[in-house]
Amino acid sequence: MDESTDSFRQRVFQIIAAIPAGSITTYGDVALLAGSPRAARQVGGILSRLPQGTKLPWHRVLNRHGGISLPGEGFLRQKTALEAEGIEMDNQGKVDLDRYRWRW
DNA sequence: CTCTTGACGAAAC
DNA sequence: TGTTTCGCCAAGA
Repeated sequence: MDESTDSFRQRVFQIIAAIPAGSITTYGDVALLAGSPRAARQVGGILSRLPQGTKLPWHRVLNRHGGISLPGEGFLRQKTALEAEGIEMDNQGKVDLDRYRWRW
């Protein structure tokens, strides 16, 4: 498919690809930027089906509370990826949104 | 067309 | 306060 194909998923890809290293955003913000403010759930659905080895920085997307929504081992993989960029989580597994939130 | 599925979020308990 | 319920909507079957 050519990359100009317009769909919610394509827009989500572009938006997430634009998140700078060391910053994070939320499912809700991605949905908002993609033009569908209440489709945060769909954003998660899209990320859950990313192919292995994707270059998309999916780990920079967190939930409304700055926490990781991924269950099980995914939690650790995302946490590790974030810490590798200098993003630290508190003892409750949440990042400081005021400090790391991506402003566009 | 209907029906299901969710890496969500806000409201209601 | 923490936990549960309910509304949301893109995509695929």
